[in-house]
Amino acid sequence: MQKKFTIYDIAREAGVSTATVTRVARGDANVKAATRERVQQIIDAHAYTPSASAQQLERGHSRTIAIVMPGVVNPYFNRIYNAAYKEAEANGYYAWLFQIEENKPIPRELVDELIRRRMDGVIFAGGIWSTERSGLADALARLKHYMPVVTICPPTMQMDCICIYSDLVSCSRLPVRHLHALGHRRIAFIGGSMNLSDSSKRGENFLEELRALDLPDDLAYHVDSGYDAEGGERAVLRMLAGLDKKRWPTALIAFNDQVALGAIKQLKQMGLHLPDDMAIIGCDNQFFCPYTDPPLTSVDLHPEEMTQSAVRELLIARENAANPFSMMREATLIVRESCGAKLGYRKLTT
Amino acid sequence: MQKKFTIYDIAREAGVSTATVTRVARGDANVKAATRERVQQIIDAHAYTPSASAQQLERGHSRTIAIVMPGVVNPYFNRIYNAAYKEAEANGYYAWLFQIEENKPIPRELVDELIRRRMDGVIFAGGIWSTERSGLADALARLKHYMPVVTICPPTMQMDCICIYSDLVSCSRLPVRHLHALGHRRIAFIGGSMNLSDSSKRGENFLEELRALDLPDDLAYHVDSGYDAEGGERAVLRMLAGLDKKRWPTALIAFNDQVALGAIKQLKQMGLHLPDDMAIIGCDNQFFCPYTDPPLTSVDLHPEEMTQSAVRELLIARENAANPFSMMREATLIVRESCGAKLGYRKLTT
DNA sequence: AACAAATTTGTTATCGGTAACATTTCATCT
DNA sequence: AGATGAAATGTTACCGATAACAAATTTGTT
Repeated sequence: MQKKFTIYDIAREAGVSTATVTRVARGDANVKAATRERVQQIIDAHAYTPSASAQQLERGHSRTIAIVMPGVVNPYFNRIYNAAYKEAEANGYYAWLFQIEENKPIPRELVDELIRRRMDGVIFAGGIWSTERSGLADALARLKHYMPVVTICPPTMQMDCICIYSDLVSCSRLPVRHLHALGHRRIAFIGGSMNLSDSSKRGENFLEELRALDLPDDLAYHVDSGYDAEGGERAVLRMLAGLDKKRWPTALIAFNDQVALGAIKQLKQMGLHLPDDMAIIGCDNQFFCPYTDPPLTSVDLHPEEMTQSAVRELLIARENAANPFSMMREATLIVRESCGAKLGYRKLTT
Repeated sequence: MQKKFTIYDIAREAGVSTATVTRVARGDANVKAATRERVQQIIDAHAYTPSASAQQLERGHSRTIAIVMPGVVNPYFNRIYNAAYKEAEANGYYAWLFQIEENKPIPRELVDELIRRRMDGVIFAGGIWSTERSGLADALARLKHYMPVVTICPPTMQMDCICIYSDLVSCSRLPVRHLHALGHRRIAFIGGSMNLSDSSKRGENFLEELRALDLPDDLAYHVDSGYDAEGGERAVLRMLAGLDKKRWPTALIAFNDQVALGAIKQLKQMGLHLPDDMAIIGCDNQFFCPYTDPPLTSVDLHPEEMTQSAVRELLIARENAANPFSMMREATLIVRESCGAKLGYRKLTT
């Protein structure tokens, strides 16, 4: 590994002071053209790049924002990450992803690390299921002393920071109403975690929507699944096995598209024909939705737009700390053919 | 934003020198128990965390490795990223993803940034299609002066660094042989970019495999597609439209699983029945493969394993710079039902 | 008690760059 | 020519932590 050139090396070789080198390197105007050229040449010749740590140390910030999320495997988080990276880049910042584990408390060391590294801001993103047990509130409380924080998740608690989140009411309402309008009465929900103390908001909302339309809110129509396709398979199997065929639901709302994917497979394996025997709606409008068979109707939570706002608000908050506020983004139903509504691409909004 | 506590603040308050504070903070043994306790208490009380920039400046490194890739949307890269993050973490490092654009030269500023930030190593990952036009060689040449570099991509050029890559021969051979064994003779390849100067190695290998088995290597059986599902749809349409029905291939090998996904949709739309009328094989063994209809046989390139090795070699190279070497990982065929071989989960290796 | 040895603690230069301030250079004007 | 002010350049303290080295304190020994 070659020793890096420092500003002193350049200064010595150019026969100027380090101040002049800085001026040239940073494009300051107050340098004679001849000097500038000479210094620049030496900078180029040695490919000198000022050390970020030295700059950070002096300036106290890093032009970097952190994104703290449970990884990018889940396409929903993948989209959030991507949008954050792009928006940060567009504003001259770098985005850095730090992974946390779902359902586990946010490690103290991670919070320390973010402070240590002088992050210019943090975005937390998570599903409802991950905000309550995660000790998010504690982590935020500490972080907020040092940097602006924006969360992308339902504000189920006193987070007291800027919070941008999906409207989980419309997220339940849209699919339920859509199915209701198509004549369905027995509608089931696959996913969430009804039995956990941090019971899924999604599940509750779903039941409320059913009641509002006088539809049966039978508990048998609500089974847990994980958040992946395999969970969807198991959930369908479990639900239908426990029900007399006459009481089978005619429509399924899945927690997300992966769960729907598994459900579809299981339903087909049981000999059902989709969408005639069973309608199904997913969530997240993932890339594969148009390619399932039948193409999957899905709720789009618009993670990209929310993330874009999140990054922007974060950067604004750096400038002039405003009071925390919340912002809710309505969901959109992307209608495909998995409910029998072969209307092409009609969008419903609430 | 609250002013951060520095080592001087702690030292003053504890009535000791900064050296002692450092000793306590870093767990140095040579401190009297009483002193240690008193200092530690003050450290805890103020939640003092040493500034990473100051440490980096002094130490000259950052305990961070960079991963440079075209994003994490593509599940293949997603898996690489994930594996890298995990492996780095397991070794006490942080991983930081920097995105580059496919088919564009690696920006000079990015390389500078990696040097500036004193990355402890870089991993480059890309498909064959991205290594040649990217100016990777130039970027590597510059970076190699400053930090160890490992690439995860086929060594098509004189990269002269540690290079871990998938065996693209087995990647073509496995599906071709599998289909041949099932009696297929007219086998087509969807994807790659036959016409570009950096013609896809995958395409070439595919043709070679066909010839080796005396199968027709008709150019009509090789059409470009993008790298996504939509490209797959278009590719199938274009290929079949240009062929007399009698000359239609009986099997398709797709560049990746997304392309296969699109192809499946298009084939079904044309009234074909899978796998009877057309067998299809994807690549990357993505999470949705078991859930397509029929479940998609796919080639697994084992990105996780390759990445794990990449990170390890990177960290070893930091210690004692070894000579560059290459390491090839064989692919594996994951047999599902999209070729009619309903054998459950038989694996073929070369 | 006196001294050596071991332990604990403090002093200070350093990492690389920045910016406020001081100084020098140079052109302009009377 | 000498004064004036603007432009160019240099000097230096500082950002926060570290480690080599020096100094002080404690402990042990006779």
